[in-house]
Amino acid sequence: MTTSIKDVARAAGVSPATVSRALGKGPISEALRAQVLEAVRATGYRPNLAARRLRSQESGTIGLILADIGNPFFTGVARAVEAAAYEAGLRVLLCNTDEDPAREAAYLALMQEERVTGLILAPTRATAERLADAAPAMPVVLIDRPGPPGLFDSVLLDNAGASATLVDHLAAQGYRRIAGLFGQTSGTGIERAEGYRAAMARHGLTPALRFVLPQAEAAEAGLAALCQEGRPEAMIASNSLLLMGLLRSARAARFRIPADLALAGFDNEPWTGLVEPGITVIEQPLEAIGRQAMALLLERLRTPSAPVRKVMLSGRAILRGSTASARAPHNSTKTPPPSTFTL
Amino acid sequence: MTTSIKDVARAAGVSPATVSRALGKGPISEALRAQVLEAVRATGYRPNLAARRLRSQESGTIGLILADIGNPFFTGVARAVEAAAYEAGLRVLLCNTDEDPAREAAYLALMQEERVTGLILAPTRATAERLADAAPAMPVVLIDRPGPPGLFDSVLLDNAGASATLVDHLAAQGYRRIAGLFGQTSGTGIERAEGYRAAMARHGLTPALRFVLPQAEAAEAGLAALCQEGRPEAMIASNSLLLMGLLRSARAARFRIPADLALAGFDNEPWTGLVEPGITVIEQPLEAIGRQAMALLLERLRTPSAPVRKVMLSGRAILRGSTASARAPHNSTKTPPPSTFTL
DNA sequence: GATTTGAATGAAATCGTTCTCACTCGGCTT
DNA sequence: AAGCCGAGTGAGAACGATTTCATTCAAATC
Repeated sequence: MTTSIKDVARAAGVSPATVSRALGKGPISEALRAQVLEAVRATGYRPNLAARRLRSQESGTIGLILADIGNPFFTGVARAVEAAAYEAGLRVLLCNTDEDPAREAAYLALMQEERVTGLILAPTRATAERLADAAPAMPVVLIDRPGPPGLFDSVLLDNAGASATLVDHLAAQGYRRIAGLFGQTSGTGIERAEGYRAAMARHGLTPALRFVLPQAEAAEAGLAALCQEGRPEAMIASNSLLLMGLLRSARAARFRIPADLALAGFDNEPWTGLVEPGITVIEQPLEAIGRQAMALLLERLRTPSAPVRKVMLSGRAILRGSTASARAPHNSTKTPPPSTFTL
Repeated sequence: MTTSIKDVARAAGVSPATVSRALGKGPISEALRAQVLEAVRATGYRPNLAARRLRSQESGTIGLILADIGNPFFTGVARAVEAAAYEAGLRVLLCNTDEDPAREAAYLALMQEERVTGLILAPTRATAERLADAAPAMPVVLIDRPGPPGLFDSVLLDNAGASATLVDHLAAQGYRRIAGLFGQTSGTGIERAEGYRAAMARHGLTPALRFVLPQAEAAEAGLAALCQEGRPEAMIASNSLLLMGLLRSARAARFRIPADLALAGFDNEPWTGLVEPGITVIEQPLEAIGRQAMALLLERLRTPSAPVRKVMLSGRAILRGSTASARAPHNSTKTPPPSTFTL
């Protein structure tokens, strides 16, 4: 039995309404406010959020449904969302789906039951499609992954542009047989694959690509399959797990990097700069993505009827030794200092 | 205006009580249950969790307060906790404090207001001390970091033993000037430092250690400070961020590893096996820690008066090239296949 | 056939807040 | 001096579910 507002009211010798006013907003004399605050301290009273939410009909909470809490991309975004939410006086309910559409559905239902104010979501392809028919009752902002066109506000990386940058860079370095490994569960993988295809075509090169589960283990099989079609000179991975899998497989096969196989991918995770040679990657603006998503959500709450907005953010290419020139093979294993440029 | 249980009742031609019974447990005829379920589907009704919690006086939720969501150790534990909670029919409210005692306090207050059923907490030293006086109203299980002795159930790594293992290993490899860098915000850093001190003493070696903020940048200054006292032959870092900082600093100073400086640390993160040479680490049993914490919490809820339990789990040493023998300097840069053994 | 039993259902209380409404009581205006 | 106003306060309704209690009705018992 915890202490309720009535206990505080009794202790302070006032009515429950007065206690509520003292703690929240509302006209109250300074004397009584102090008296109530003292009673709160004395009783150790903590308001019951369930009751508050029920009565005031607002949760003060937004939902954040992510595909993989173990992926630094998502934890980075989550941090930014939480910071922005906190500044807006909102709490964040964080859920992790592990790319499982069933868990996504369960969490979407939960969000309805929690009556969250709004929702930020990184959907799998399966859920993204279902979203068109069964739209949640509250405003939704999609991040990282596209949804049904024109229905939801979204914050996305310029995936096609990012892929093109990598292809352009590899082509400029003299690579021609450039293969790609893309995640199959997310729309992001599709977009990056499309960008890759387009860029390859632009260079007059033949694309060679595979869609696989976004797991390091799947990369091994993907690499093997692509090698059967003729050994590639360079490879692009559409996320950091695949990239890591590629690196492991390449090492196991005793490929020298970049002499035997150049590597490039997405997400500037710490390890990509620590291995020898460093891996060329597209760095995503995690902080900006999270804050932009929160900003879109807040504006949508303010003006529900505003037109749907899609914000595309550019990544930043971080060039490292793993894509050093194929024409002038390096004779030192030292990684060159990384150079960066914006898309 | 969302649909409530009354709307469903009206649609099904029954009373709200019957709807409640159809959805939950309680005696109800199959015919009516089907009728109600149909009405639920038709109206798109989702129960209001705030109302349910208020009335039933239980949140069905446990709180999980972590120091750093960006640290793979904590995300690993969080996964396990969530999985175990799900199996027990509980939800998880995940909060990230970024090692900030003020945010910890705020989240502790929030947990009270949410009336969570129980709490799993990785406290900073500041909060761990305060916990003795201001104990939360619900059961608490501490993980990763010690609290006031004998007051709370806890799941900890055998930190002293793990440090000793590293020191023993380094000493066996012929290193004598072994320095240590430990995080200052957590009790874990203290325990690992104590284990290091004891092991050094046992080997008749002079300890040289620093406590720093658990950030990669702080490691640089720490290394410099320790080098001034005479250059160490080997270094131990008490967490992966510090370890990464050490590696960066060592490379910047052009130290060869392990010839100029051997390195060892905690947490078997992917990058520790990818860099050349691989880094020797203590791997923590993330899954076991999370599940054990959840198990302790559930038992505490069942029998509140049971004696306080402290579970210590052993880590597993993963030996890699970064601690190769100092006596027989390796002439190949290839990492030896990692060997592992349990403490 | 009357009475007991028990399952199925509905009416209404309840959880802890917030908020509307009515009321009181000084200080102003005219 | 009578009326008005506005600030401060309390009484009580309401939020949406669960749960207790009473009621109904059919089957089972004697």
